[in-house]
Amino acid sequence: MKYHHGNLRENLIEQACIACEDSGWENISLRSLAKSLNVSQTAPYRHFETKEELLAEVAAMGFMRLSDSLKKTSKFLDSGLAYCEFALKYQNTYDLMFGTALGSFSVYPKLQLEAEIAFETLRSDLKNHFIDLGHTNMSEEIIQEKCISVWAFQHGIVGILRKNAIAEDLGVAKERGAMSAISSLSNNFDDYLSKSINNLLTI
Amino acid sequence: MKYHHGNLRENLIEQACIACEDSGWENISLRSLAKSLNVSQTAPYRHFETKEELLAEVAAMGFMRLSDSLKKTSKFLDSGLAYCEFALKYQNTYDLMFGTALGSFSVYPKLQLEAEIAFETLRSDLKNHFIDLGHTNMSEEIIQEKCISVWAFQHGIVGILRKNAIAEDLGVAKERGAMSAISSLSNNFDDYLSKSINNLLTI
DNA sequence: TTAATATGTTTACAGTGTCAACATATTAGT
DNA sequence: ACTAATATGTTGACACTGTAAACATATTAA
Repeated sequence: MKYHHGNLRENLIEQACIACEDSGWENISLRSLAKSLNVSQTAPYRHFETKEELLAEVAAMGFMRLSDSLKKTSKFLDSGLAYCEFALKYQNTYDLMFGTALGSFSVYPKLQLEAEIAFETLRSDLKNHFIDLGHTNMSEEIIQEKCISVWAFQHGIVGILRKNAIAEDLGVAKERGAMSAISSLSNNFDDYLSKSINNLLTI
Repeated sequence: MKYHHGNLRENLIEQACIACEDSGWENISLRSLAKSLNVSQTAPYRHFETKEELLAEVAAMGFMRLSDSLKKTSKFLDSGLAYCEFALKYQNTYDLMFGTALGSFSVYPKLQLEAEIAFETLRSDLKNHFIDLGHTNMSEEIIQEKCISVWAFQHGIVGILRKNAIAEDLGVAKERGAMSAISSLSNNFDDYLSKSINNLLTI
């Protein structure tokens, strides 16, 4: 039985990623993480000053995986779907990445970097998309602005869907008739998504 | 000194609303709320089964105030700005309304109702907007779909701005030159907003 | 080999949500 | 009006939490 663990820092991040996705960042406890790795309950404090610092690492990992998901797509409009799929598949991690657990990205350099990379991935994809469409002389400012719009829309639609704020809970459509707009939205989600994003990209 | 408080339930909600906006829902404690109202620490449990139940009331109040803010605007495109202003002004309450503190709206009937009302406000405003534009024969499904798009976009742009994910932290624009797209976005936020929303409303 | 440092452990503190048992005030039923 | 039921309070306890301080041991540098 060795006194030093050897890989505690990395193992903590690993376990925290799993725990986060399993039960949400709010239910992660340093003590239970420590116990699961067979170290004392304050051992994590040799590697992270606060719990938040560990959570920031988990969030950074999330952005790395988001970037990977985005890079797998070839066409820009597919990346919108990939984004939403990621956010809906890894809900709890996505909450940590964009929720209130962590303050501003800038507090955690690694998190900031990984978020930058993810955004930059989307931005360069969008630029290529415009070039493919024949818009070769678009200003960086416009591209940036459009990129923000697309990200925001994707982020928002995921948030709304997540809350079931409309589809299930608000139930407006249900009251209004059989063919609900929501269910058709769900059925043709990718069409809806690309149509909306295309609209946003109108110059 | 009377044994019964008289208005404990309402007072708890009131204080919770204030505490939420002041320091965020994560930092609300039933015990401190009770102490501030000069009752014992378990008194709240005579009115709320769990802390979450109290938070749901706070969130419902938030939706009521959001609806009020939206109703104050006369033109549809102004309501987008009003939405964002609300979300940015009452950040902590907005987090509670749309974050992960509460699960699905449907768990809390009052919350569900108030969220419905807010959505319905936006929806009927949008319908009138279309009528003003001369589109008198639009299907409810399309209106509904467009309404979701607008809500999602607003929700998303607020989330992104909040995180400073782009403007401050990602700093992409800053690296790219003096006139950053972001700062121009901030300077002309209402223009940007109405332009983007108009694009989303393209049929 | 020794001193410094990194990485562990033990113990303790103040705070949390919530349960059980009990006390008192208010209300309903006779 | 008296009594029983109910609503609303209190006290005390439990099992958690993050994290600070003091101490122990392993690893690394001088």
